[in-house]
Amino acid sequence: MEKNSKQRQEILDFLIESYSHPTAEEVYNEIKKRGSTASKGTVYRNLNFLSEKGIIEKISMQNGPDRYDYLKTPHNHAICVKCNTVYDFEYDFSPKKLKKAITEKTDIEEFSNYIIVQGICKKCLGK
Amino acid sequence: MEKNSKQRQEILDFLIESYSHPTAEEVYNEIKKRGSTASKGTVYRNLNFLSEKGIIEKISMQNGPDRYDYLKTPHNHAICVKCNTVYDFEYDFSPKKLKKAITEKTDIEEFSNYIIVQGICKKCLGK
DNA sequence: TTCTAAATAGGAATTATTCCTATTTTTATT
DNA sequence: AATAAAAATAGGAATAATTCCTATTTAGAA
Repeated sequence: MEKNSKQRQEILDFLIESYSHPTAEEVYNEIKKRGSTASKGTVYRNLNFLSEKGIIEKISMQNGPDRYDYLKTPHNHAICVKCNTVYDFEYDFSPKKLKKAITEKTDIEEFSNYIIVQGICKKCLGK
Repeated sequence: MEKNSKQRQEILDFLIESYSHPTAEEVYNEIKKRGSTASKGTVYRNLNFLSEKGIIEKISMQNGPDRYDYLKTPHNHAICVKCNTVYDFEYDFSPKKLKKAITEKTDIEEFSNYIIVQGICKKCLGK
């Protein structure tokens, strides 16, 4: 049976109050600053654990380390592939139609109700 | 000025005829098998080069190495986060509405017209 | 043909993440 | 409150994926 460790709670608490889609490293640094005894291995293990439970979302980036997000309300992510900023946005993707398209064309049976869009943000466009 | 090397062409040629969303490692092995002199560094450099030019798409996975795809026709990707299979599917995401939602809520100005959906496929559901 | 920028080969280095194992903690049970 | 067992941790080693480095080669313009 699953146990609720202090470290796991500290990690989740930080994500719940964070709006910055932090990396594992950033989660580690921040909770350490607050006095947590968690090791880096523990941070990674719990971020994976919480992702697999569907409690948080793991965002795989084109560049750089993965990022993590607690979805207070359902939303999608638009990622700048230049500066790696992750923006939140809401959009109704007509779940029924989308589900139909996916189940007709693929073997994916269960999927998240958020999507990922990749692009380039304002401040990176000129570069 | 940009030069069209034999190695770059071999990498692109393989992706054009491939339907399997290969990893860099797989691209490397396959072109080597066909007699290419390309080194692994060259494969990575060119996959990034071609992605940045928008000629191919880099697919960042939740687990395991990145995958690459040449988009013969526009399509989206549904990824099984258990077995890492990448499925293609077509779907009309009402580009105008989507664009409105994204530009209103984020600083993303230019974005790809494909999306990524993550889920679990049939054969992984029971596990 | 010559010149120069661009690209490569091959290996070292780095980054991100997972794995390992002895120790500690949580929770259920007494 | 003490005990036991499973779960989780700490901390560092190991691995995986990718980038970086530099001497050499190549493509293509002049």
